[in-house]
Amino acid sequence: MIFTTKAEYGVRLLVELGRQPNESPVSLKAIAESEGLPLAYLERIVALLKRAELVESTRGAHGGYRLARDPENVTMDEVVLALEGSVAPMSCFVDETDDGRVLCSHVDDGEACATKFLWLRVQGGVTEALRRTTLAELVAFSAKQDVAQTPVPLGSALPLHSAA
Amino acid sequence: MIFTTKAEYGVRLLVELGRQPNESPVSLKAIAESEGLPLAYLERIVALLKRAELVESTRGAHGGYRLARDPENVTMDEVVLALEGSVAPMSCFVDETDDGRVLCSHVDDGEACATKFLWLRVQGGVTEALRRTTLAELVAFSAKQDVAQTPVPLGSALPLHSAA
DNA sequence: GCTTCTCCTACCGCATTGGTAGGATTAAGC
DNA sequence: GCTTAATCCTACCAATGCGGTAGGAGAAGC
Repeated sequence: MIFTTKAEYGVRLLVELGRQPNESPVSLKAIAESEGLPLAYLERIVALLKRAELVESTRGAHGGYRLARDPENVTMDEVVLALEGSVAPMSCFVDETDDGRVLCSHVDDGEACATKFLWLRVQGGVTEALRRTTLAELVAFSAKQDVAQTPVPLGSALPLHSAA
Repeated sequence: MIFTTKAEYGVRLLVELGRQPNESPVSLKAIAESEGLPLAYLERIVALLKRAELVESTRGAHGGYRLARDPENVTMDEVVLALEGSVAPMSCFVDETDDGRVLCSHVDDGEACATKFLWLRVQGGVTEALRRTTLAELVAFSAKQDVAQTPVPLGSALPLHSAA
């Protein structure tokens, strides 16, 4: 069981936005270069964050993205939900009812299977871990990493994945 | 983020074995028919459980599988670990070191990323939820479901997925 | 020796993931 | 008003992994 890179890249993007001191928007290109991520792919990811009203955008030259809220009020469960579409440990959980609640297909035939009992517990553990982690916490963590090493101001490209 | 059917089917198989009153082994065919699962696929799944010494097998006619331990002493974290190979929320966690510990690839380049901090928390939530759930608990749960409806002795085929 | 099992390995269709390409729209700066 | 820099949008594509199948070889009861 695994999250996709959407969650990874999306969270990194939000952390990068949270590290910006002022209110001026940051272009995706700057973030892509700073994190070493493909720009075109990031565009699709940030669209998910915008649809969930986690970021705001301004178009045109000198445009970009900024956080829509204070990082303290952004919990990771809504972030991951926006990025991955669902936080479900089993595929049958994804089939949702109309109001968005998860629904195990096994319930349909009147059979409350023991595995559903287990996956619900797992799902609870995941969402709880996500909910008690705020974006502000991650931003502070990454800032701490910076002073331990060298500060990395935006603009100086430091690829993470693709070795230079 | 999602578990595969290996975990689903494997846990169901163990629950079915745990429901057996006596010590005589149960054939995979009986379980496959009872749960409505493909036999050939179950064979590969039960091999994982046997390799992890969670089940024992006797070959030949009237052979089959039985639990290697008491259900009280079987926790779901080792079950899922045996079935899925790892309990990792992010793909970079799967690359293991030689002693089996998870290792985020970002650590290699001296960068302790904020996302790793998050995924470790998620992983902790998952493994904790799995560890505090025993097979005995799931067996008891499924038994309770039975008295609420009609008891389903093994042998009477009741397909779950493929509607008859 | 037939049948009923476990066991092993190779194969295959399909969906999803991660990523690319190309362009349309918007706005700032000159 | 033109250029430029940025968001937006959609179609496309290769690779991977998942769920499942096929076909058999060995083991043990009857």
